[in-house]
Amino acid sequence: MASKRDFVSAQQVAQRAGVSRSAVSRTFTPGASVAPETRQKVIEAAESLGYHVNHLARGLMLKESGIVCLVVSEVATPYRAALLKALTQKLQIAGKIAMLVNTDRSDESVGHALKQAIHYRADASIVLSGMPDRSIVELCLRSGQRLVLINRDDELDGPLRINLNDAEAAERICTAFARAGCRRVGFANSEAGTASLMAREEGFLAAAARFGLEAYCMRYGATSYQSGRVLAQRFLTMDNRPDGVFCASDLLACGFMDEARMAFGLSIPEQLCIAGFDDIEQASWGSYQLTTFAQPVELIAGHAVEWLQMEDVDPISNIKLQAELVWRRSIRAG
Amino acid sequence: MASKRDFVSAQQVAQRAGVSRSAVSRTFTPGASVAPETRQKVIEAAESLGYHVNHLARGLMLKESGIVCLVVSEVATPYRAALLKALTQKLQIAGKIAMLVNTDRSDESVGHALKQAIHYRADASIVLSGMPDRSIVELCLRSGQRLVLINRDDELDGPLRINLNDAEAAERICTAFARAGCRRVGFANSEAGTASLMAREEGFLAAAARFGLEAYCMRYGATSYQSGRVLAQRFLTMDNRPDGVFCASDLLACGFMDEARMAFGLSIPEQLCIAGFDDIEQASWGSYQLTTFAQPVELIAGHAVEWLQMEDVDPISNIKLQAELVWRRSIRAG
DNA sequence: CGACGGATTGCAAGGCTGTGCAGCATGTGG
DNA sequence: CCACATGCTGCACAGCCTTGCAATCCGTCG
Repeated sequence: MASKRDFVSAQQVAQRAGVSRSAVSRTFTPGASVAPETRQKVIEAAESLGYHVNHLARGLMLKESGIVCLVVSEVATPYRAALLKALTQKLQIAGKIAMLVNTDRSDESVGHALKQAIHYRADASIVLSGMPDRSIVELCLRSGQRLVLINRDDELDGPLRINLNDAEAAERICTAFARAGCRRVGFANSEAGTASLMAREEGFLAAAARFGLEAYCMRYGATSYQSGRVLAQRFLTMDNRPDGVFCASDLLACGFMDEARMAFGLSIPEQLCIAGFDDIEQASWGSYQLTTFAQPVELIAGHAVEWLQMEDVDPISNIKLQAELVWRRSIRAG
Repeated sequence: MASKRDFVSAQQVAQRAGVSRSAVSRTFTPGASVAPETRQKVIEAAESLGYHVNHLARGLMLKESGIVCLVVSEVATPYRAALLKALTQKLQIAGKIAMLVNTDRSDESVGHALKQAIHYRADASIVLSGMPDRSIVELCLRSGQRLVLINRDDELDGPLRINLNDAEAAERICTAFARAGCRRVGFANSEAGTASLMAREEGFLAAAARFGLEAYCMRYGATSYQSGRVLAQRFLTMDNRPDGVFCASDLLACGFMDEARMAFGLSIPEQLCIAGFDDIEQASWGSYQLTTFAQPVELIAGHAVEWLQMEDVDPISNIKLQAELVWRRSIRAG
C-alpha cells in the first residue's frame, strides 16, 4: 500500500503552471504577494492535478499543525458526545482539526493520549476525562502546547480550567426539594470521584444540613444508567427512604427513575422527587421529563476554542460558567 | 504563541547522548540495528529532554501519517457515538490515530471533510454519514487513500462498503408482527433517505404484502426522537390506526412509544407493537424495553480497521453483516 | 598474525513546504 | 531619458525525520 502512495506536490503544480514552486506556495498563503495572473495559472494547474497543500509539511515549517487533540473517555455517553460535537464544530469553524483520543479514564492512559498529542505536534489539547499527570502537563506546556481542562480539578497552573457552579446548583436543588415538602433527601453519586461530582455532593449535603433536612449519600459504580438503578434499589429499600433524590448525573437519574417506578411502583414527582445534572437529550424525553441542570455545552466549547486562539494567555486562567436549571416535571412545584 | 513553540528534536537528543542523529532515529524505529548500549544512552537522553518523535516529519518521509479520518454527522446521536467509540478504540489498538470531521450531512460538506483528510495525508477515511461526490472519491483513491463507507450506497467502486441485511431484518419484524396478531402495520421513517433506511422500508413493505397485511408508510423530518413523536401523532390519528409499527431507528421508536403512551394512552405491546433498529443503549432502558435489531457495532469497526491494515485489497470489497434481533418487550410474543 | 564476516554507525539524500533576500521588470515622475 | 519606487519572482535554506550506502570496529577463524 505505502508504495502506491502518490500525492501531487507543489513541485508538480509549479511545473505544469510554468512557474516556480514558491509561486505555488504563495498562491495558497493568504496575504502573500502574487500577480493575479500567476495565481490564476497556479489555481488551474492545481485544480486539474488535484493538488492539496500538505499540512504535514506545512505544520513542520510553521510549527503549527492546526491539530487539536481531544482526550475523552466514554465517548458514547450522551453528555460527552454532546460536548464532543460542540467542540469539533467550533474547532472546524476556527480552522482547526480535531484528533480524538479515547482513554479508559485512568490517569495513565490520559498521559498516553497527551503523548500522542505531542507526537503530532498538536497546537492544543482539551481534556474532558481523567486527570493528566503533572509531569506530562508540564511537558505539554513546555513545548508550547495549550491545554484546556473541562470540569477537572484545578490544581495545576498553566492550562485553562473551565468549571461550573456545581455547589450552587446542588444547593438550588436542595431548596427545590425543601419547597416541595421533602423531609428526607438523598444524593446518588457514582464512584468516579471527579471534582465536579464531588462538588455537587458536598454542596448538596451542606445545603441539606442548613435546611435541617435528613440527608443520605451513596456512591456506586460508574456514572451510568445501570448504576442509577442499583442506587435506587439501595435508597428505596432503606427503612426511612428519602422522598427527594438528587442524582449526580442525568444518566444516574434516568436509571433511578425507571427502577423507582417499575420495581417500587412509585410515582414521580408525587411520591418521590428526582433531579439530575447535565440535561442530556433523554432528560427531556416523555418518559423522564427530568428537572435538571443544563451543562452550557455550547458555551464551554466556545470559551475553550476562543481561548486557544488568543495571542497571549495568562498562566492562570479560570472560567466559571453557570449551569442553568431546567424545570421539568420530576420535582413537585413548591 | 507560535514564537514560543519549542519542541525538542532528534538533533538535540543526539548531541546530548553523544551519538549521531541516525542513531536516535533508529532507536525509535522498531527492527533497526542499534547497539543496546547506544540505545540506552539515547533513551536516557530522550527521557530527560522530553523528546517525542515528530509524527508530522515522519509521515512526510514514510508517506504514511498514521491518521485515519472519520467523517460523521450528528455525532451526539447514540448510534453514531457508539460506532465512533468502537472505531476510535480499534484504531488506537492498530496504532492509528483518529481525526474527527463533523459534517452537516450535505454531500458537499462530506467533500470538504475528505479534503481535510487529503490535506493531512490521512492513510484512510471512514465515512459514516452522507455520501461523497464521485470525483472526490476518485481523488482519494488516486492518492492512495483507503476509503470505507458504512451503511452507505454501494454505487462506487474502490472503497470498502460495509452494509447490513436491512431488508431481511425488516422482514423478520414483519413476521413477528404477524405472529403477534397484528392486522395493520406501519413503517415510520425519516426523510433522510439513506440507503439503509430505504432498504428497511422496502423490505418491510414487501414482506407485509406477502403476509397480506395492510401496510402504511410515513416519512417525516430527521431521524430523531422528536420525529418519532410526530410520526406517532400522524399514525395514531388515522382512521384505521395500525397495531404494529416498525420504526426505522431506535430514536424514532423511543419518540413513537412515548407519544403513543402519553398522548394516546396506549399500552405497549398489548395495544400496539413497536420495533426499532440500532439497539442504542436507551432501547434497553426500563421505560422502553424495545425489541430491535442490534447494529453489530464492534464487528463493523473491527472489519473496517482490519481492512485498512491489509496489504493489498480488492477494488471491489463488500462486507455484509447480520443485524441480530434483540427480543425485549415491545412486541407481543407469538 | 592477517583476513574475513557481522554488527554498528555516520553521512547525506529525499520528502514537502514557507519565506527572507536579492534580482527583475514595470511603471512613474522629473 | 534616467532615477527610483513598486510589485513579482526565483533561489536557497530551514524545519525534522528515515534509510541506503559506505566506512568502521570488533571478534573469530585459519
